[in-house]
Amino acid sequence: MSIIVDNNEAPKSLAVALSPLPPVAATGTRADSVFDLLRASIVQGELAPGSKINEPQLSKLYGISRGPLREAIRRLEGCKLVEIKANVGARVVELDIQKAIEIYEIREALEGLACGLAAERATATDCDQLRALLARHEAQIESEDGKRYYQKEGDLDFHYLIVSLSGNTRLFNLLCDELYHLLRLYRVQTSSQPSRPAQAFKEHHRIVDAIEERDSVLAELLMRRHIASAKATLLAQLESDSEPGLTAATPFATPCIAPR
Amino acid sequence: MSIIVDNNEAPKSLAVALSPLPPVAATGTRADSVFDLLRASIVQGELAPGSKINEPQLSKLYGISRGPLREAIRRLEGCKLVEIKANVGARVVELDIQKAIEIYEIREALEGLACGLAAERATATDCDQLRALLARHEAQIESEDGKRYYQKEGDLDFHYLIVSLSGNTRLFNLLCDELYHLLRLYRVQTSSQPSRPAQAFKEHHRIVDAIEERDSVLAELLMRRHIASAKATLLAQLESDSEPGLTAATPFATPCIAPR
DNA sequence: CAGAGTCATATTGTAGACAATATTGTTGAA
DNA sequence: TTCAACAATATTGTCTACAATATGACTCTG
Repeated sequence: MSIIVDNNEAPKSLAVALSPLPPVAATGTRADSVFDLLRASIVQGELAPGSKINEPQLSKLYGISRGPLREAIRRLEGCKLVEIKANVGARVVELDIQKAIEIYEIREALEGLACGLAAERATATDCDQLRALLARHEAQIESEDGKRYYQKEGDLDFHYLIVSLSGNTRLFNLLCDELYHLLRLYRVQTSSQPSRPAQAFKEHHRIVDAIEERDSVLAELLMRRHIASAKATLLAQLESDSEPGLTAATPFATPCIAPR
Repeated sequence: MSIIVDNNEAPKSLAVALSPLPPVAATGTRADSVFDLLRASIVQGELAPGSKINEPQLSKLYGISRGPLREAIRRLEGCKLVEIKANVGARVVELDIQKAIEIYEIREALEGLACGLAAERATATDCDQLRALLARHEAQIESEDGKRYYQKEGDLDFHYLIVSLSGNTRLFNLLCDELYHLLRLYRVQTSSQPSRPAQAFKEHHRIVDAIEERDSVLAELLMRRHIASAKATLLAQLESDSEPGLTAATPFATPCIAPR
């Protein structure tokens, strides 16, 4: 019943079945629903990086016409999840190592800001929430297969909460609606392992300490370091992956600066 | 020959003539052209903040159908220049004081990052460019009516150059393609005066000094301070404007957290 | 055999018409 | 007079069809 979508040309194409339709689509327009579906498909890797977004194909798959589909694609472009060339079409982004570095640089600055603001504004209740979240994470780390969970999603929970405590709505949108999706995509593309969960957990604790003490400067510093460490780990892993001689198809392709 | 567009309802509406059409539209799709035109109209205040984006009206004005127009509007939404509610339509954003603060907080973090990176990466030629730009600005400050120019556009020239020297493409897009347009819009909405040009000029010089000395930490610090000062000046001006008792229609309206 | 040119095909861009929803104005009753 | 329900209108959301462009295959020539 599911339709195979293999709109690719390079050997990297791994055919993938996309979830076929909004169950009942809930509220909002079709364009909104399809936007959500497409974003999920891209972020989860169902739509291969670099693969072409074929409008007739997708519109048939989702059972909608090309109009709303195109609007959804324009919004994906705004999230930097696809790149559009006029008269040629849209392709799912391929995150090379350069782009990853750029994203982490930005993330470091913005989450540092968020963490500093959170330290200024967090209430006692907020801090309790943070502690509770950390406790849950600790439990998951101790259970063996929790390790995967922690780095993959639970880690982002923590960052989501901090950013929301910053009280800066635009910052929240920027990080949670855009950058984090790219991070997820990146993790899928590189199939990055759950690295250093114990270390990350310690760092999280120190960050919460700083927030509780209303030490915004320290909170910002610790968060920036925390993310810098994650970046370093990722890059080290990448280099060790690619040096041994092009093992698995490296996910880093063309430098690709979109002209539009 | 120009068509009057007054698609508003509140007393704040000041009727405005929009530039009617792409001259020859150059390259790219109609949606791209209209996107550029609409963005310019919004940023320059020709399309009043809070005014409704009427699709049939605009499509007639620009001589295109609603399809490409809607795609352009979706991209504007991505830039946060309009807010869309399903089945209701798009409106030009109204920047309240809260939003301005949020933007400046983000800008401080991101331009601080950019400036630090620029200090690490700028070549001697790059530094020459910066000095040349400052020299031009100095000349313009000395000529009396240059003061307006400096704060309004010349100031952004400097920041553009720094950001481009950072070498971080995504950061450049984020700041120059999105945030700076919002800043411009904000300046128009508040009709902000060219504040403290001499002081800003000094700060620019010190920033270039730091970049030339490859002192990335200092460069970041100085840039963050520079923007924090600009924010403080703006906020002070705003408070003194709004306190005397609702003089001119205050541009700050509803808090407005868009749900989508 | 290599390469350039040409043609057929597929895909994107655009237009116009219709359906669904929200908004506005009117009418009626309390 | 005020409020609520309803009807008329306008606007948004969507679909289908067509035009413009790019892509790929084929042929022809050197």
